Amino acid sequence: MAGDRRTTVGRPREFETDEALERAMRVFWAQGYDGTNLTDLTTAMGITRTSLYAAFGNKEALFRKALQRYSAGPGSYGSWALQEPTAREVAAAFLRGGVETTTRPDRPAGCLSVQGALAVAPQNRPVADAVSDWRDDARARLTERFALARDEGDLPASSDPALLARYLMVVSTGMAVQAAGGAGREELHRVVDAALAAWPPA
Amino acid sequence: MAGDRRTTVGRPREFETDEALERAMRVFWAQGYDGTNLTDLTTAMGITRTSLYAAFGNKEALFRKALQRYSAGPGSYGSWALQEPTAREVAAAFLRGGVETTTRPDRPAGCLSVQGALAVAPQNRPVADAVSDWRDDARARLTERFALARDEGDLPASSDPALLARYLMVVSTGMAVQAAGGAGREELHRVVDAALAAWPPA
DNA sequence: CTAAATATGTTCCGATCGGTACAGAACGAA
DNA sequence: TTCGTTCTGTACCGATCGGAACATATTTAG
Repeated sequence: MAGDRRTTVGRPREFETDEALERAMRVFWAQGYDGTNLTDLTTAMGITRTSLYAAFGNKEALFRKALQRYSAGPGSYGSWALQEPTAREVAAAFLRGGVETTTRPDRPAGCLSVQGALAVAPQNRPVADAVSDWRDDARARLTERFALARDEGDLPASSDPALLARYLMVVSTGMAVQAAGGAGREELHRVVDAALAAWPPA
Repeated sequence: MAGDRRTTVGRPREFETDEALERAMRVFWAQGYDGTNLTDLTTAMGITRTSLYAAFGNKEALFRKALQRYSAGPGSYGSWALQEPTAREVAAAFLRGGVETTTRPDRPAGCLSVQGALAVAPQNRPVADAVSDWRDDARARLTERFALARDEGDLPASSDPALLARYLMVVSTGMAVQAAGGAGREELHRVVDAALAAWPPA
């Protein structure tokens, strides 16, 4: 919305919007919304306050754009997992993808949706709600996928798609918390193995 | 440390330390550490800034005392669960207790260790570390308990106590995140059922 | 009664917060 | 050139933060 060049009139921008947004996303990812101040952002992005406001609106709008970028980038494993052929493979891909994303050494630990805004100041409640809604949306999409799987016989007729989706979200967010606390990927992969033992047979 | 009466000399305190700490704990629980300011605390506790500092030290010391109180009060289900006779019952009690604690209508949703300090400002890093250490300690105690269960034949000899403990922590913290986002206890109890399906047979 | 000790309420401090005013710099159009 | 437009950098704003200064009130010890 605010980051697009309208015309070619005026002084050209001296930084790349994409690169700046990528850097902002990583700062939010590592430090959370409340834990990040404008100086942290402008330093990481290599631009001034004024440029930040002109290009992205304000701190909250920048965070929302960073969240979108996270969803399309590091968090895209959620979408990929939905394309796996069987429910068990969807579940496995979802959990494995979460482990990989939250434990890469070249990226902040944990999940942006957990790190970013679980605990925020009351005046920043809309930010927390946005992230919570994002998790709810992911859960809804998993639910749809598992309902389809049940119709296809990929899951037992007695299984509960909404329950399975919530279970996956619980394990996923729980692992994100663990990763933020320093858990390694080998340990978390074993957790995934344990979690999948609860999965209904095909 | 700072809350104990040394002697009976001087003007007596006009508030109950226990009651004030209980109220402070609930504010931190609901709003997180960074999201709570001194005015929130003094209003809820019914005391002045000066009294707060005299009785509890400072904001961080008060939070640590609130965390201790949480561990001994609402979070005590973790200790109780360890006393169950079998590993499966320990696991069930741990998860059920977590659900009950994080979804009671008369208390803040979620877990203080998740709500309180997952995302904090860099200068408040010690606070985040304290909560992370608290979770690690809980996991260590679960590990010990499951090692004992394995020695007693309560768990298969091939089972991994550390893995089972981490799995429980993952599910538990994941459910806390869900509860903070509005998930109801019925839904979470079904998640516990699903999670326990992964548990090794006795 | 006096002195020491502790608690209280008011007031203020320096630092930091997110956000902006303003002037100058770099462009295209005329 | 000159103007309108857009970006950049500095300097600053009011609000809020955690924390402390200070005077006052209330207790016990002597």
